[in-house]
Amino acid sequence: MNNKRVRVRFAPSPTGALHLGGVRTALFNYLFARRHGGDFLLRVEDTDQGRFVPGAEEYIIEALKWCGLTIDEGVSVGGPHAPYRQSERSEIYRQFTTRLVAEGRAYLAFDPPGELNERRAEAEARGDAFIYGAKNRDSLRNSLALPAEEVERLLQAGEKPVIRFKMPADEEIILQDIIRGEVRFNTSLLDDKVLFKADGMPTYHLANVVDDHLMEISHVIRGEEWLPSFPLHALLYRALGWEKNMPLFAHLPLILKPVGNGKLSKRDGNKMGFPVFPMEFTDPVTGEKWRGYKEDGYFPEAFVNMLALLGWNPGTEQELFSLQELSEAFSLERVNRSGARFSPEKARWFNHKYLQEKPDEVLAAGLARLLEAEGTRREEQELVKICRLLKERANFVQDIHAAARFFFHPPRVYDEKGTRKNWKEETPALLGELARLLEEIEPFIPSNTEPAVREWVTGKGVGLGQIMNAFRLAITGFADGPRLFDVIEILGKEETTRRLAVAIERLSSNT
RNA sequence: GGUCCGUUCGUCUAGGGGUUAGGACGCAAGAUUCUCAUUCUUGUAACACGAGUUCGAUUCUCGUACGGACUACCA
Repeated sequence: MNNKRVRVRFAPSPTGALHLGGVRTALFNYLFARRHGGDFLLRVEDTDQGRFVPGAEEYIIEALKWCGLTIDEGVSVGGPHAPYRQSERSEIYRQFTTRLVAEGRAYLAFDPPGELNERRAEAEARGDAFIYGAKNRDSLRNSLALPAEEVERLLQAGEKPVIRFKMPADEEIILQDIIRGEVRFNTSLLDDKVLFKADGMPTYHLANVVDDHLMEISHVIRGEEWLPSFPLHALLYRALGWEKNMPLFAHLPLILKPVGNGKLSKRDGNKMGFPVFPMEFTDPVTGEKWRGYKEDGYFPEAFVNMLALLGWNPGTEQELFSLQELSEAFSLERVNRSGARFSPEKARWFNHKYLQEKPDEVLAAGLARLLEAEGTRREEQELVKICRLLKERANFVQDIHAAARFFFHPPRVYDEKGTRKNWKEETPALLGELARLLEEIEPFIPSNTEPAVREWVTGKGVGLGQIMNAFRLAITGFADGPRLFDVIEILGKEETTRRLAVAIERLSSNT
């Protein structure tokens, strides 16, 4: 490790919503920064105007905020290296590109894209690979092959060249990756990549290296898809004379589809029934709408915890971590090398765990919002009681909401199977008697109602279950649910006896 | 096709030259319970294959297979 202050960046490109993989990359960068008391920067890599999606940048910022990943420096907060949006830095890139060309480390290329595509297709047909490099650059339309006057003439004629990096002919490049160890490449198999496009914008490769250097980035933590361009980036540091200050690199494993082959894509979510985005996102161009973890009822802590354990583990058996705990435990050395299949079930389990830990008041507030949306309004105290009763069986506040319906709406219909099983000929009479018994109980709380009913049932010589099942059916309309004595306490004596009467009336007339 | 990366229960993973290969999710069974869940207990299930190194390989090396990424004037 070098002794520089730890500075890491998350550098998404605003081409759409940030998906799971992107959020995890951001998270690992954030955790690494926190672990080492360093800085976490947000840089927006918007050098491709063609793929720019309006709103994407705002989405990314909002998503990081929801996850609790606070940005120390960069887009949306500013800092000493502003601007942090690459489209606003093109002059900087142009200067370095000019320098590389002047020093003979890069050159101008005029090849029409169509022609190169043709060459690639030809090569592929032969079972070959077309590499724009040392072996053939002399026979292509560039400033290395063409006479100086011709280059000048093309420029005068208004042709817009691209700038390509001059890749060494045959050199073994040995690089260190924090997660993978040593990786080796031979430059003879690498392309003379475009550094600067004809439209006046740099490509990712150049902008990335220049900015990481200028912004004093100490560690580049990014997805595995960048591993193949790692040698190019290392060579760029060398060409620019920044080799000794080159950041350390860590390439993160990819997140794979829950089932089937390949990496997780945004299509999978809607197809397999789980969100791939932290928050809801509507594509402004296509109008397509995507679900989000936030709207699906995930707590950000649970979402982040789940993500952290996808490809990383603490080496202990602890699974539940707050962001703070993660910040203390995280290390790149414990990141896995292989891709991790995403599991929606495990994600749900994490949320279940976090929901159990939430104060009932917090859950009640969430429940109140859901109820309000459908026009139901209740005392907070009542909602708190309902949440306390229902939380342990729920993964989401939505589950509580669904399970609590009968508190707000008396049964319209009675579960058919449950009725067949539990509503016997003698049931109406028994429940009638039960209703009269309950009338007398004051206060109407479980510690009073339960012993009374038990005593009465014992006296009757019938099973408790027999009575309770029918009782439950009459009160909730369902054959299952939480402890009935708790339910009727919340409902109150009046509502309880009313529902009993209604059930006796309606169910008896049907049989 | 080429280059690079990877491969421990179905999934996420621990481990590491000699272990009953550990945990979690899921699934199954049992216990508890007025029901259903929850919870608890138990169970289920893995070192891709072939060589080599070694007294010994899941662990090290090589090969094969499989998976993945990259192969744009996208990032």
